[in-house]
Amino acid sequence: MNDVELMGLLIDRVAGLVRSDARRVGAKYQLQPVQLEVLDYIRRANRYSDTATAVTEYLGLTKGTVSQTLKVLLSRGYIKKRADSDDKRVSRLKVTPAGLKALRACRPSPLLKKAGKLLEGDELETTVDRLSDLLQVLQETNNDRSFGQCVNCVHNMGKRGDHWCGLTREPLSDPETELICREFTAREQWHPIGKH
Amino acid sequence: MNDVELMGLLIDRVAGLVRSDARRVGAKYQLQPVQLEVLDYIRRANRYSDTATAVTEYLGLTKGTVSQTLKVLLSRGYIKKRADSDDKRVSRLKVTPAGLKALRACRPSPLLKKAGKLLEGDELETTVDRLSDLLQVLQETNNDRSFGQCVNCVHNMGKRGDHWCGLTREPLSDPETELICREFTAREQWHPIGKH
DNA sequence: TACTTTTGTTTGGGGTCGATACTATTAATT
DNA sequence: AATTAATAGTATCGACCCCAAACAAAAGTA
Repeated sequence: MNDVELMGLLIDRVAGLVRSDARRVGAKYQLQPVQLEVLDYIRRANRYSDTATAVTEYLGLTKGTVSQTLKVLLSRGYIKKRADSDDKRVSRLKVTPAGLKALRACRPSPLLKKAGKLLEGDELETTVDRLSDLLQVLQETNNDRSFGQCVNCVHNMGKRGDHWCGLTREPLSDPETELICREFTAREQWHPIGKH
Repeated sequence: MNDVELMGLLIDRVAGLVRSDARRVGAKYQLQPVQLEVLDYIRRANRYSDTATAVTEYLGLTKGTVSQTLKVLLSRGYIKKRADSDDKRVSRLKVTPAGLKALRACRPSPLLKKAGKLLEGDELETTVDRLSDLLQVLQETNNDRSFGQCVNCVHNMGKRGDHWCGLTREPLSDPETELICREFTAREQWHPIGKH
């Protein structure tokens, strides 16, 4: 068994256990694992990336599937939709307070929390680093679009307190630079998602 | 966002992409991601671990779900079942040549293969190491049962060419010590799955 | 013998997911 | 300006996932 096979195996298994745990805990809020992921994505998406299409690209599902999932989340009041001002085809998505509450209750799953405590020394940190790199590579391999924070994006100009996006030529607030963007293009040197 | 949240996020996302790719490639053989996982498990399970219950514990699903999945795999000729000689309740599972062929065609998924080539230096290796540790911890946290190879098991006695299991008091062939076992208990010092 | 536990199947229902067909709006072409 | 193509999103269908619950059969236990 070579390393790639092994890696695939481990990813599936780790994810499977986490997913099955997420299912258990999500049941209390009537939230499926995928719905939690959608919720989590929307919460962390910036203003260029809070649409159904972006969710579709990020999660690697078809738009039909995503549309259904969003419908459920809407009907349960976990997200809100508002029409885009420029483009009448698109809807902007936002997580409601109820959605945030559910999200915080379900994520990370109890299993992950417990496991996190058992990892020794810098194991947690290095694991996160490896996974970040891996995700980056997978996303680039997969859809030529990689999703990441403005902090690490080549399009991000300026400095702390005075950021702007070179692509849209719009200013970015400091908090905004920590959200994820579908137009993200990695810099040479970058920090893993969420590390800042 | 703390490291545990981040890790959960990364796991879900990495796995989601791999899973969606597995779905695409598996479609040619009418194999779902979960079915591939079951197939892969059975292939790598030793003679104490090739039952439906073991699959259930390994994958973290319910026995009903597993039973259904096995039924499909059986009907497609990807696995075979034979009655246990001692216990009339249990069936031993085995992957057929057709199953092996499908497995080899579908795993690892094209995405993983490509991504594996893009990882530089020892990145692949260290990623595997981190994931192995993580899986070990998750399994222990989850079901007090961790699945692993005899090579790394405290119950494994003797040396190369003359192994035996201290729990069942039965001899083990060299190849057998590389299969995974549900009675596995990790040694202090152990090698990641598949590294030998 | 009567009980409990373990192994596995079956059934029903809610949910996932891709494929396909469809509408509405915007962008591109001619 | 009119036509055509591309894009954002919805709706429906069918195959399948997954759990829960009820069940049967064998094994272990008191």
